[in-house]
Amino acid sequence: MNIRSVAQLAGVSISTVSRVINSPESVSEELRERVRKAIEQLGYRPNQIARSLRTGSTKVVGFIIPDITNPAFLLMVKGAEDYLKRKGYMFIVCGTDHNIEEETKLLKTLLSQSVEGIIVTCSGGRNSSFAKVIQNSGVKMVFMDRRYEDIDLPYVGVDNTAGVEKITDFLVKTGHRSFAYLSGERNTSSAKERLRGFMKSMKKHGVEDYQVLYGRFTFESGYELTKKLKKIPDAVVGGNDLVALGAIEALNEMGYHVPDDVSVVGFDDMFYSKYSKPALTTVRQPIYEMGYMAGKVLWQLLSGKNIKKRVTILQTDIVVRETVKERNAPNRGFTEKVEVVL
Amino acid sequence: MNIRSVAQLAGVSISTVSRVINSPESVSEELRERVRKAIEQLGYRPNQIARSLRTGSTKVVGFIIPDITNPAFLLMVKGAEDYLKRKGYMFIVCGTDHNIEEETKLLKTLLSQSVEGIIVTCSGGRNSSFAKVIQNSGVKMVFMDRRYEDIDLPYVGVDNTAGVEKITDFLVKTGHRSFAYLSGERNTSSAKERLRGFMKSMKKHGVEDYQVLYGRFTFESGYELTKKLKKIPDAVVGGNDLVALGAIEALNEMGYHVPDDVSVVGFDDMFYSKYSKPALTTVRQPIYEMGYMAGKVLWQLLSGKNIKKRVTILQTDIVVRETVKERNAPNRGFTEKVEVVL
DNA sequence: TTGTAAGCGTTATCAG
DNA sequence: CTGATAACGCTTACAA
Repeated sequence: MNIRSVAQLAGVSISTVSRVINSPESVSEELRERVRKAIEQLGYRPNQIARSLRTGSTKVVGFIIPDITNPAFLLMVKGAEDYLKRKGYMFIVCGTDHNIEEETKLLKTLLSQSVEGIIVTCSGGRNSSFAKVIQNSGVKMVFMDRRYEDIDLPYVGVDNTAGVEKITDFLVKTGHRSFAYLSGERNTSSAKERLRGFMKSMKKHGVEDYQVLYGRFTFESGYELTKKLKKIPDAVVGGNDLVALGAIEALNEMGYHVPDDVSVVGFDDMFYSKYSKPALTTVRQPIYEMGYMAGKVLWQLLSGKNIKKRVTILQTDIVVRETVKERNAPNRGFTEKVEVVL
Repeated sequence: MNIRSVAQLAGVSISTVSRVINSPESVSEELRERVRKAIEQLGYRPNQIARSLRTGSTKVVGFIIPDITNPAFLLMVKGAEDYLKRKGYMFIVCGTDHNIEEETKLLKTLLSQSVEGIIVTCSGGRNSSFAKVIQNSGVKMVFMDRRYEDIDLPYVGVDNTAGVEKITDFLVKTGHRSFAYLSGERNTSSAKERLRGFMKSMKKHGVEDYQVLYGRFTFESGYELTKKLKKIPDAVVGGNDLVALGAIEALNEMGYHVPDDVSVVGFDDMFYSKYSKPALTTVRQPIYEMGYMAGKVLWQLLSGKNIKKRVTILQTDIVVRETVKERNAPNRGFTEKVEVVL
């Protein structure tokens, strides 16, 4: 059942059927009606594949994200979809499982599927074959949340540095004097930016009593890193909420009470953080909005407009809940800087 | 840059290039090498669109799920993808936002995108236009987790009834005498099946002191329904983990301690439940496995095999954590059955 | 306003 | 083993 059957049933040529579908106003009312009846009767739907082949426009955009199971990434995706679906686009979303090779492979697959645009949240700190693959492929691309710094593509992200700096400043202001920063994957752009924010705050306030530990962006990593702490500081800053929650768990096991003995903060304000006990003080990222913006930027690219702003940075908010307690801790005299890599 | 450019560069016909790609063994070693060099040199990748148009096989399967942001649905999707990607399939996943009309619309869109198969997790209890749309479309379909009972399609799900029955039995055995069941969307197949499990347990043990309240599958719903409870029972059974967690929050606010005053159980064993305070006792569903099975069933359909088992039901486990306390409560003499609809 | 026909990039059939 | 050519279903000049 194709355009030919419709034409036959309606007693017109296939071009007329095509016109009824694509520019009805250019067809006489009589034929238009006849064709519509035929379409209805047969339950005809145009074959998008053929259409794409002919027009060169697939109306499909692809997403590449590190983990298809992580709600934060999917909220971004939803933001972008909500913008782009009004423009008539369909979506293919692929997860790399944080694997660079998979990322390259998916990129190739999407390209041969002729997607018109791709929104990428990077899986690693570098991907050496990335540039080569997209080179003169004609796809429009945007980085979302994370980017490869050596690749010049529009980027929509969040001010990670300012976010962590802000919440660390808040800790200093509320009387904390010693700190530990629990980082996520140290090669990712977001981990680097966040750590930078922490360091800026330390410098700015002349704090020397801090530790930096590297692990992953997971609950388990937060838990393990905390157990490796050389001493328990006044405040623990998690690379994200999961890490912070893991830290709280470890702290509890070690007999420390949060926030009475130690304050803990995170980054993300993920769905569950407000329900955790005690509710987590953290940095809220405009995740959905970030995706929405990325969708918008891609749309501009897609419609041939010039992008004036190659980089769009969204700001964050501190959300104060129950894991930070105002204190006036004595300096415990720990000034050594430590790095532990998990 | 297409198959023609490759042919030209290699000095062969386009059929030879096509053969090198699709059945290399049928081409002489010499030409094969020449063509491969040319492909390499140009960075050529076959146009899937054209290929699909010609062969009629797109190698794409679609997913329709109620909420693209819910990790549980995405874990199912991942299960199915993990199975199907080894067979060379790509994926389009669409979320309906629990909206039936959107569901129908997406179905149509997927069909005109010529996906070969669709895995559906239903958004409602009924969708009147569903059957009409897929009628003689030729797509292979499978229901996953939830189904429309009036539509005869293969179904892969979980034994909701047995799961809730099991955990309610457990509550009875541990000395609980009065109960409240907090249901999710009452028209969905899973909500119905779960409630049935609760009722079976009540009947079986001759318990008459129970309340059933209807709301949604959300934290907020659990919270609100709990506040509407006519009396506080020994145990609250949540329609899922979110509902249970909401119930705990409300209970705490109302001055009851879980599990000392009231026991609470959920259903799902979602990611966060093990970290909640106190850690939630719940029913573990084999979510990933369910998706994997659905992928397998769809694959059988796709490869033209006969499906012997139209219905595949996976079993659940109870996971006992900290929200249930063994007790020997006196019957508080509440025998009235109440229904509250949110 | 309508129809004819070319062509999008492949694969498949058929000769050679 | 290789090449010419038709066809997949559609859109779009161009002609009528």
